[in-house]
Amino acid sequence: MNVVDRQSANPKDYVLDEQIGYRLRLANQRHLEIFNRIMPDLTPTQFSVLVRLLEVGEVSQNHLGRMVATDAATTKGVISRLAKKRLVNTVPSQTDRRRLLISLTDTGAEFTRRMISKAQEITHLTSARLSAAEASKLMELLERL
Amino acid sequence: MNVVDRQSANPKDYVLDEQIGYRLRLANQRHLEIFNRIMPDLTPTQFSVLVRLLEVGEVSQNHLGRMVATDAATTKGVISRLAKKRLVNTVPSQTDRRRLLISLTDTGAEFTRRMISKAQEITHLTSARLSAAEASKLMELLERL
DNA sequence: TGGGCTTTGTTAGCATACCAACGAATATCG
DNA sequence: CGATATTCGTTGGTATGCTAACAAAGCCCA
Repeated sequence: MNVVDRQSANPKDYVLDEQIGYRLRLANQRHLEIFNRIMPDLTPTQFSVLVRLLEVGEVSQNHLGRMVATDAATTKGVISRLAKKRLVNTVPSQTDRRRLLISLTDTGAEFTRRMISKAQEITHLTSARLSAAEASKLMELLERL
Repeated sequence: MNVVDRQSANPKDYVLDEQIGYRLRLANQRHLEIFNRIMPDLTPTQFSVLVRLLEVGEVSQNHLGRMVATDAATTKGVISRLAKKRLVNTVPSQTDRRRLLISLTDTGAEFTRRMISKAQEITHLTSARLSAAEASKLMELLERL
C-alpha cells in the first residue's frame, strides 16, 4: 500500500474521534470547564500572564506575549483587561519609547500568589482520571509534540 | 506534608510550563498552525462538522453541535458560514417546526471526501515528532482524560 | 550621517467558543 | 385537556487567537 493509497483511503477509515486535533480540542475544552469552575475570575491566558510576571518582573508587552505564546494583538487585549482589574501596571519605557512596560501591581502579586494553590487544584482535577505515572507520561508526550 | 501544605507551597514550585492546561494550549496551537497550512479554506471545527455530516446524513442543528461538542451559539455561526460556501443545506423540519435540518450538499459531500486525505496528512504531521507507539499512547491518554 | 530594515504597539476584521436570556414549539404529566 | 417543563434556534455580550496593515521608534550599515 503506497502513500497515495493510504491518503485516498475510503472515508470510512477516517474516524473523527480518533484524530489528534479533535481530541486535543476536547481535552482543552474539559480543562477550560474545570478552570472556569475553580478560578471563575480569570481566564487561563490571563492567569498565565500573571504567573509569568511573577517570575520575571517587569517586561515589555510584546516580550511578555512571547513568553506565554500569544501574539501581539491578543496580548494587548489580555493586558488591558488585567489593567482594568488593577492587577498590572503599564508604563511607557523611558529608554525605548516604543515599549510599554508591564508589571504586577502589589495587589496583583498578592492575588497571583494566592491563586497558585487554586491553579494546582485545577491541574490536579484535570488529570484526575489518570494515575500519576500516566499524567507525567501525558505531559512528556505533549511537550515532545 | 498534608493537603494544605501542598496547596500553599511556595509559588516557585508552580512552573507554568509544567501545567497540563498550558501544555494543552500549546499543543493545540501547534495543531492549528499545521491545520491552517494544509487546509487553509476550512477551520478544524468546520471540517469536523462536515465529517460528521458525511457520517450521519441529515440532522438538526443543535444535535449536530452536540455530535462535535460545540454549543448551540457556536454551531449556528459555523453552519451559516458553511451554508454561505454552499457546502451544507439548511431546511426547516416538517415534523418539528423548531428544528433546522442540516445536510451536506452534493458539492459538500464530494469536497469533504476529497479533504479527508488532507486531514490524514494533518494528523500525521501533528504527531510527526512521536513514534507510532507514542502517538497512540498519547491518543489513549487524551481519550481517558 | 542617512536610508533601509526591524521591532513595538495598535487597530480592524474574522472565527471559535462560552454564557445568559429569549420566544416558539413540543413533550410530559397530573 | 391543560399547565408545566424541556428543547430548539437565535441574539447579544465577552474573551481568545489569528492575520494584515499601519505609524512610530530604534537599529544597522554603507
